[in-house]
Amino acid sequence: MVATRLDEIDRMILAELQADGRMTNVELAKRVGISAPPCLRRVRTLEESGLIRGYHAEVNSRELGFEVQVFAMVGLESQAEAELSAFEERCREWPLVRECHMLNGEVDFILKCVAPDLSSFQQFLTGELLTTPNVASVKTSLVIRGAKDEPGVPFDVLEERMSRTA
Amino acid sequence: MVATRLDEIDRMILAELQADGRMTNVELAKRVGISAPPCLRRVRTLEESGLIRGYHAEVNSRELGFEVQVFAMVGLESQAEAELSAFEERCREWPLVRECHMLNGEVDFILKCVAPDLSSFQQFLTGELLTTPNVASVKTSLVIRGAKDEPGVPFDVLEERMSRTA
DNA sequence: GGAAGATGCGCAATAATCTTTCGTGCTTGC
DNA sequence: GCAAGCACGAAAGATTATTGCGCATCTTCC
Repeated sequence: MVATRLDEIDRMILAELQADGRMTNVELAKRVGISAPPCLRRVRTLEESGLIRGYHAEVNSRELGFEVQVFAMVGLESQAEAELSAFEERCREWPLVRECHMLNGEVDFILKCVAPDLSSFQQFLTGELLTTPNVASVKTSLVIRGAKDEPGVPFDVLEERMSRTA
Repeated sequence: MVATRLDEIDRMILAELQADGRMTNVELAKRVGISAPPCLRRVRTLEESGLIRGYHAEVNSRELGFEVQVFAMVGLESQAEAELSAFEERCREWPLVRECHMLNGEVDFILKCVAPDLSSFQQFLTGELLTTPNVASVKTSLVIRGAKDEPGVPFDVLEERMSRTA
């Protein structure tokens, strides 16, 4: 945790860029209350420190033809580290798998997948995921509808926290 | 699905901006092989059509002090539409809940949550989520480690699909 | 066929932004 | 109290965004 080294301006910059990553630097500087050059320096520093990992356009998956979104709970036969890593590597190679998280509890991994349609996903499920060595069980749940999808973290919670420790 | 109205250049633009949302327009134009003005016009059109929903900086949650990530599976007492909407609205108000998706199957909703630490999350869980009316069951799984976290959609799959139908 | 309209490109010019340089003030530590 | 280290902001030049316009291509409708 390096967040303590950040002042309030840095946190404002992060919050603004999380909300609108394409904002011009002058607009950003105006919003956080400093002039453009130091603002740009701060952004560069945040990027180099790894606090900002990158910038992404948020695309409309459904309109683009990815009508299906699925969560898959995967259990493995063996939870030895080598097996875990091997499965993670597989996930990285599957384009339909967008996220893969290792969990505690009965399920070993949760995967967030997208697919153009149900049959594409079934094909991936039966042809790829279920035939992967060491995969013991897969339970899938189709997303009926999305209710909330916010990127990143809630900066208001962070601010609240900082002011309490200050 | 409006993706069929897009040509290959539009899809390249979307792919590039999904990968690097802060790329300059001249760089983008160079990569997709047209000059800057028409490239900017295409980007504006994509934004106005809603295919590009926005741009976001990807921040390092852990380094920012959100060390805990949790998936929560929520079951409701009643699945009447009014109750579903009410729960979704609650989720939108909770800053720690970053995503909320309605699922098919035994579980009604899956929530992706972040929190500064375990006790913050427990506090949210017992003080907010579990005390919400109509919530019947909540099963939580802590994220041990993240293996993959790609934003958006796999454009190579889309390209493959387009070339097949063309 | 062939002309009229629509669409989309690229060039050129201007406006805005980015980025570097440099001088100043403020804190920090001795 | 003073030097060193930071971070800021003004100014200037380089780069980029944005607009206007002419041209080519492609449809569409005689």
